[in-house]
Amino acid sequence: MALNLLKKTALPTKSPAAKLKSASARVRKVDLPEAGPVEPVDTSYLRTLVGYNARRASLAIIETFMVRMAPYDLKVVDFSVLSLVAHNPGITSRQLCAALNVLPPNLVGLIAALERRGLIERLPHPSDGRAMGVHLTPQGMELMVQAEKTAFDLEMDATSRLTDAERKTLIRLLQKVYTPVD
Amino acid sequence: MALNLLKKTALPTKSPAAKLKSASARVRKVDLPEAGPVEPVDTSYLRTLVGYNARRASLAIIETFMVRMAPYDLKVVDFSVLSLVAHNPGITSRQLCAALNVLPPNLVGLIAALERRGLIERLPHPSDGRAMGVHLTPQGMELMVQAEKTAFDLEMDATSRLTDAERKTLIRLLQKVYTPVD
DNA sequence: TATTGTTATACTCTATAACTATA
DNA sequence: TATAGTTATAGAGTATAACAATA
Repeated sequence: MALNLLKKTALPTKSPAAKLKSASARVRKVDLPEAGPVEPVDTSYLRTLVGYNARRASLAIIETFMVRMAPYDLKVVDFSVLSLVAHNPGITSRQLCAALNVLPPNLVGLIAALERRGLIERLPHPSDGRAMGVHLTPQGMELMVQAEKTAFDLEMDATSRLTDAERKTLIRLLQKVYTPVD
Repeated sequence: MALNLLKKTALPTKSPAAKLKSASARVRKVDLPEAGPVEPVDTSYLRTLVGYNARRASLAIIETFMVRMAPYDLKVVDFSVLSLVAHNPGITSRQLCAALNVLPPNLVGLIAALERRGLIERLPHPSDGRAMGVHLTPQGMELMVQAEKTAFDLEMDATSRLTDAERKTLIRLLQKVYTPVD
């Protein structure tokens, strides 16, 4: 199985203004004082494990994602929330939690922050008085058009060593891994 | 890109004794009060992203890993450390940090715990008086023979929908994603 | 002067309990 | 009685600064 390898999925907290500049300079490899090279280690065993390779690949893409999405001040989870709202207008918090495996108490702050930024708005749910339907604001739609475009570009760059056919195969095989057997 | 989807990579903290029983019962889907079904959400856009699929696949395997490694009381990072030590006898903390992208201060506790359990021992480095070489104890070797066997089995189960050829292809494509372009 | 390993500590992320208001 | 959303808080994981011992 895998290990940590980058793990830190968040950029250092800075003021929104500061976040708009030099995104790549703020993304660290997380580890070591960037010092001299270390004698390399034999990782051949770990490389035989699907889990290890899947984790390394996903972290490599996430690292690229964080750099390229920094100008929009969107973390992975923010992008995921906005994207689900964009494609599921009126989605409830409950549904977002289920789809993203975020616990309800932890979604509250995310939603509140996106609402404060004017990217989403919450309207009374048409049939359930307890729930609120989440919608993108015009500003949120505008941002997501750009962000999804950036996500596509960044994915292409992060997987530039793959042919289109290979990328398609990779996605198909990954889905076979995480999709329940029926 | 991806999102959270399970994220929590640790089992609830319990006594070592309690950890030996009913491992699967202790692994939660993390989210929602396991309550009634929620109206499903359209995730078709996210599923077009390599990063999203890679993350979901890696988390699916990690979930299986946690369940099956619970009897050994090994988390992913513990297994990774022990595996690297097994295949690189005398490896230093510095090298482990570099290979696993764990910050030195955070490795200290991991190493100390494994040493307390009698799975590893640290000997003076032959040529560098500052460093310590990490080695498996006979007990650690014994555990890792079993743990690596379990890791292989669990990987096969977690990827049981793939043929041997597909699994090989998947690993090759994942490595193309995270391996630097030369 | 630089590096290994360490302590102390801050910050972020994830999880649990408990409450409210609606169903 | 059960569920959606919330608050408060505990706990795990990840980060930085600074230090002693050695190179």
